[in-house]
Formats: sequence, C-alpha cells, structure tokens
Amino acid sequence: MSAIAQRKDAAKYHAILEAAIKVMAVSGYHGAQVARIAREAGVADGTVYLYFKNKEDILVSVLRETISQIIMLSTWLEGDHPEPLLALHKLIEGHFTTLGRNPDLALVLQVHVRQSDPAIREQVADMMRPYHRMLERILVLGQETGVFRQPFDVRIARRMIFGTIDETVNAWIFTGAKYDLAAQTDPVYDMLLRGIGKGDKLSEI
Amino acid sequence: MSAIAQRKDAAKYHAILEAAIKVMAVSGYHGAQVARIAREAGVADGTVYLYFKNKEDILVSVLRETISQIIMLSTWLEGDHPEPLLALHKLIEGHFTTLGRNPDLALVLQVHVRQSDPAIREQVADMMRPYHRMLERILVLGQETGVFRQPFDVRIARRMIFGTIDETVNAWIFTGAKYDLAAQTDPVYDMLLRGIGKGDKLSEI
Amino acid sequence: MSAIAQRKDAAKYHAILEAAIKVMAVSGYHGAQVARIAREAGVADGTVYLYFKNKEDILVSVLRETISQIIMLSTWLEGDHPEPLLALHKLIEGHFTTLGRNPDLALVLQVHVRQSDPAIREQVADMMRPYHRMLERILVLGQETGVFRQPFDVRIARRMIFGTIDETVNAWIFTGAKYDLAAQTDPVYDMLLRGIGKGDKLSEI
Amino acid sequence: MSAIAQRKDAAKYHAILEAAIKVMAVSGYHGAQVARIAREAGVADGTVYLYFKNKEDILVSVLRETISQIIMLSTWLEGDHPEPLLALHKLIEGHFTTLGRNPDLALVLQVHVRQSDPAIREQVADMMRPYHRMLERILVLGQETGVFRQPFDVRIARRMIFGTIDETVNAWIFTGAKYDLAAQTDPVYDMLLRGIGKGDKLSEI
DNA sequence: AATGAATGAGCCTTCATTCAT
DNA sequence: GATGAATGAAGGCTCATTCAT
Repeated sequence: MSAIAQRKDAAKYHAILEAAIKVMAVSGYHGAQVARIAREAGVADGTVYLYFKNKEDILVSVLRETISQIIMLSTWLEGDHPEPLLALHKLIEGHFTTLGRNPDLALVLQVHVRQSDPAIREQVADMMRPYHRMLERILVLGQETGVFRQPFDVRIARRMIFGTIDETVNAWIFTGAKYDLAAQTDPVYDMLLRGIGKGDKLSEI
Repeated sequence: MSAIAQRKDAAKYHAILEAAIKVMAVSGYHGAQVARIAREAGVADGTVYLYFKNKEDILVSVLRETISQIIMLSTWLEGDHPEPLLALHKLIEGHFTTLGRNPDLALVLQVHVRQSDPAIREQVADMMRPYHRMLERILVLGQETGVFRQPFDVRIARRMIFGTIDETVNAWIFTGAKYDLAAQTDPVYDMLLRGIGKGDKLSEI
Repeated sequence: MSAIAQRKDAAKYHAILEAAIKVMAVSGYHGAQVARIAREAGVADGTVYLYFKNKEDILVSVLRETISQIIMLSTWLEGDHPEPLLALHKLIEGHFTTLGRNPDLALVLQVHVRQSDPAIREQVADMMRPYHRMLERILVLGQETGVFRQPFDVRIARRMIFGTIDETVNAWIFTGAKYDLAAQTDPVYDMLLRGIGKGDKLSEI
Repeated sequence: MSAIAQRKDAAKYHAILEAAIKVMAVSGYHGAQVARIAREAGVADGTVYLYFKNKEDILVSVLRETISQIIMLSTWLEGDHPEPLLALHKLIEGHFTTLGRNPDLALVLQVHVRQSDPAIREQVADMMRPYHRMLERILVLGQETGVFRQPFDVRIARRMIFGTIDETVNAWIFTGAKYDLAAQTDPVYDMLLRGIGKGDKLSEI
C-alpha cells in the first residue's frame, strides 16, 4: 500500500485502484488521464493525490497489489505442497485463475505495464523477483527429487514456463478474454512437462 | 517502407529509423521526442515529416521493417528446409540472431511496442500473423511426418514456443544484453522439444 | 454562450472574450495567438480551454454574442414598432450604436470574420440569417402598408440596405473610428429611402 | 506587376497568379499553401519566389491586377461618357461583368482579401482609392448637372453605391455564383437611384 | 532560370499537478 | 479530508522560405 494511504479511507483507496485498472485497460497507461480515473472512481481530481503520490504511483500500486496476490497464492501453495509437480500445477492454475477472474487487470498487467518509464519497469522486475525465485526453487527441488529430468538449465526452464504462461494470457486477452483461462492449466502444464518432441527423435540435430 | 519514402533519400530514411530506435530504446515510445530523433539523425525536425507521416508512423515503420526481416529470414528457411526439426531450429536461431545483433531494436520491439495506442498493437498483430502461421505450419508438418509427438494442441505448442523465445529475449535485454543471444538457440530448442519432465513421471497428476 | 462556460466563472469567460476581441482587432484571427489572448485576459493558457473548445470557438463565440446582441436589439424593436419606417430607422440605429460603442469588436466583425475557415463563415451566415429575414419582413410589410414604393425586389433592397450599413461601418473603422457612428443613422436612413436620383430623371436610361 | 517579374517569363508569372486565385478561392489566404499554388501552376515551390517576393506579394499582386482591371474599365468609361447616369450604369455593369466572369477571383477579392495583415488591407485601400474618387466625381458631376437630387452627402452616397455593389457580389458568391451577375446591373442601378421610399412619405420621421 | 529537399521558427493544445476554499 | 478550477510546461506538426544542384 502507498505510504500515504494507510491513514486514510481504505475504501476510497481501492475505488481509485479499481478505476485505474478499468481506465488503463481501455486506454493504456499514457492514455489514462488522472481526471478520468478520478471520475470513474467518483472522486475529485485532487483527491487522487491524497492517496497516491502521482500517476506513476497509481500504476505501480496496481501492479504491486496484483503481483503480490499471485505471489501470495503461490507462496502458500509452495509451502503447503512441497511436491514440485503439484506445486508447478498449482502455480499455473493460480496465475490463470487470478488473471482469468479480472480481464481488465490482466490487460494492464500484460500489456500496459511494459510501457511507461524504465523506472516503473525496474520496480515491476523487483516485484516479480520472488515469483521467479520461487519458480526456480520448484525446479531445483524437482531435479533433486528426480521428478524432473536431470540435466537442464534451470533459468532456461524458468523462462520457458514463465514465457508460456505469459503468452497464454496474452493470447487469451487478445482474443477478447472469451474463454475460461483457468481451463488452460492442464494442457499447458502437460506441454511444459513433455515438450513437443518424441523421445527417440530428440538427438537428431 | 513508408509510402512517403522511396522517392527520396533512402539513406536519410534509414538514418531516421536508426535514430528512432536508439531514442525509443532509451525513452520508450511516448518519451521519444520527435525533436530528439531528428537531432540524433542529424536532420531538422521538419525533415522527419518528409519521410514519415507522423510519430506513430515512425514506430510502425521500425516494427514493420524488423518483423519483416525476421519473417523473411524464416520464410526463406522454411522453403529451404521443409524438415520441421531443422526449420524450428533455424527459426529460433533467426529470431535470436536478428535481435541479438541490435539490442536497441530488440528493446523497442519487446518492450515499447506494447504500449502506444491500440491501433498500433493491432498493426503489430497483423504483422506477426504470418510468423505465427508459419510456426503452426511447421508444427503440423512435424506431427504429420512423425518427428513431433502426436497428440498436442498446435496452438498451445505455438504459444509455448513463441512465449519462450519472447521471454528469452526479454531476459537478455533486461540483464543488459551482455551475453550472446544466439548462443541460447540450442538449449532453448532442446528445452522446447523435451520439456522439463521425465518420460515416466508425466502422468502422475 | 459556449456550452462549456455557464457552469464556471462567467466573469472570466467574458474577460477572455474581451481579450480575444482586443487581440484579434490588432492581429486578425490568424495572427491572434491564444497565449496572447490568455495573457491579455490575465489567465493561464490552459484556462482558455476551460471556457472554449478551441481557438475557433473563441472567434465564433465573439461573433455569436455580438450578432445576437444586434439581433436581440432589433427583434425587440421590430416587435415594439411594427411601423416599417420606424423599424428600419431603429434597426440602422441599433446596428450603428452597438458597433459604435466598441470599435475593436466592429473591426473583428467586419474585417476578421470573413477570413478563417469556410466552416466559420458558414456559421456566421447562419447567425446572420434571422437578421436578414427580419429586414425582409420589414420591407414586405412596408410594401403592403404602402409606406415603401410598390414594385421593387425585396432581396435587392435588402442587399442595398445591408451593404450600405456594412460599408458605412467599414469606412468608419478604416478612418480610425474617430467620429460618432450612430450619428450616421439619419443621413443613411434618408439616403436609403430616397436614393440618389431625382424623381423626374429616373427613367432616362 | 511585381518588380521582380518583368524581366522573366510573363506566362509563368500569370500562371502562378491564376493558380493563386484558384487555390485561395478554395482555402482562403491563410489556407493557401505556397506549395499548392506552385503545384497548381505547374512549377516548383522555389520558382514562385523567382516571381514574387513572398506569399503576401502574391495576394497583393492578384488584387492589384484585378482592381486595376476594374478601374481601367471604369476610367475608360468615365472619360468616354461624362454623362453621370450613364457612367454610373456602366461602372456597375463593369464591376459585375469583371467579377461575374471569374467567380474564383471574386471570391478572393470579396472574402479573402479582408483578412491577412493590416499592411495588406492598407495596400488594398490605396488601390481602391482611385475607384472611390472616380465614383465621387461622378456623383458631384451628377449633382452639378442636376441629374441627381441636390442635397446629399457625396460620401454617404458613395458608400451606399459601393456597399450595395459589394453586397450584391457577396450574395452572388455565397449562393454559389449560379446566376448571371451582370443581369443584376439594371435592378441595382434602379434601386440606387430611387431608394425604397415613396416620395410623399419620406419626411415622416 | 528552375528545382524541390531541407530547414526550423512558431503555435495550438493537452494534462499532470497544485492550492485556495 | 475533499474539491475542482486553475496552472503552465511541454511537444507534435505545419509551412513559408532558402539554397545547393
């Protein structure tokens, strides 16, 4: 939460966040005027600045809250289910479920975040780091316990997993978020485990 | 190429494009002032508008030229190497090589494109379509010729491949483009074929 | 009044209008910079856009207010004085009095309106229509009641009257608005009624 | 003719003038880009500046040539026909005929001249002065020879005549220049001589 | 003389942010 | 705390004019 917020009306704080997500989903970060966010939230322009330092702070707050949601869910899963296969499955499911419930939020997270200033991207990267580290821990544990095949570069695997999840969400958003994103969990999970090759053809090149 | 260009000085056209890539890499699309692009290209502000309709046209042209480079390379590979495994390998290699040669361009393509107006994103999607379709053709052919394992959803596989490539480039950019991106070809290719699982553990969940 | 205005500070709205008249009188429509109008009105540049949609809206508003002033005055006179001769006299007097009080306004109305985009001229023509129609009603009534000579084309008479008024104002402006414009009422009125000819010489050609 | 012109290709000089009239008729003075005038004239942008000092010089030249046409015609008429009634009739006829032949020119003269900088308007006024003086000479002569009624202010009469002619041309332009302007000569001439009143009602107010 | 690519000063407009009420 | 009118810096784009060829 923004340092400023806390002492104030939490309901209004969240109303502004929700409004920001809605407006940014339609217009992107740069297209989202503070005035429109304020109107959407039902507050005056100036009120926004009682809860957020500036426009960038709104975006960062949106991201922080969302990412922490995903991460909290996943952390909980990791703690509860040290079984790497299950943990991976739950992580994908958690990601898809969280974003699948709120397409506007997904749009902001996937599409609009990546713009804006380098400073923001840096902050987003910081926020994602625990997520990435957790993913790597799952992978290492899986290799150690022998449920994943032995010799592969954990970072490359992590990028494949994250990239695949990301692109799956992107495709879902781009087609208008019409189908159930969570339903993609199993096929995506399966594809990540098996790859596209046949065991006996893999060393051909 | 922009319709306006052609009849004029091609060198200047490309100088402006290069300058735009450089400036956008640093400041993003919205942060890139036309005046700075012009100065970087060594021309007057007004000259930019002799070669491009407006600022958006500059960005779209950068993307068009880059994407078409990647696609042309890949199309050529596809025609020459109908062998799906090889084609996939070459496609990844082509993607990494093209972007690996020009980190600024990669930054613009990966990060800054996704901002700006929906109209631009739509255009980018249109430009990427041939790429995606080609990828799917390779996958279908691979299934038919039996070099890929039989039952998997081609679209999910395509998203995994594209997402993995994308995320690999992102990671490379984010760490400062310090290592050789093309060197990622083999491990990424291998990871996509094998997945992370062990053959005998796959049906456990 | 501009749709935007009303809910806001009416004094500021009029201050900007007055400033616009002053600046346009000196520099013409195209020469009048919004920044200079703002400074003249004692507000910030952006404030102008709280009261007017754009620069064109300022000009149109100036014209709308002035023309409606002239028309309101005249309409009132028409209602009150159905006597055509008197109505005509009052109409001329009203026109001269309104503009005579504010030479800058007259300058804008007479000289600078006619430039700018065709769209504006169209709007001005729309605004003038009631005025022209009223003039024609006076003429028709005068013919019917027999105070004007019978067979003349009402449109030609209307153009003579309007053209004469217009040119009288022009001449007054051009010589620096040094004399009392309203004092021209009687001689102009007289001239329009009598023409320049002698009764017995009129059919000579 | 522009001082620059004379030594050069007179055909090209006139081509540019004609082009300027055409373009200004459509877009007005400020809307008429030099580049468009050049293209319409079939010359390069730079060539325009071999024949005219600058854009303003083009407009002034257009006006000078046109006005001098009208004046030359009228001067000739005045010299030839010292009979005031006939001279007035011919003057109106000349004015209507000259402009009636070239609606584009009329549009520029009537509508677009009045904009632009005060400097231009000053020059136009200078050019019109002989015309106005001639009109006054006709009026004075008419009074002296007794073909006009005796006591009226010559300047007011002049303004009525000029204003009526002007407004008649304006109305003709505004309705699309669809009818024969020269045909307005007789009714306008008649109206100016007789006025709108009846002899016995004139002193009522 | 003719060209037209290049120039760059100039201006309207937007919108994040402030602050008096 | 809340308001929203006011601010003013900033930037994309136009177009008259120049000058090397």
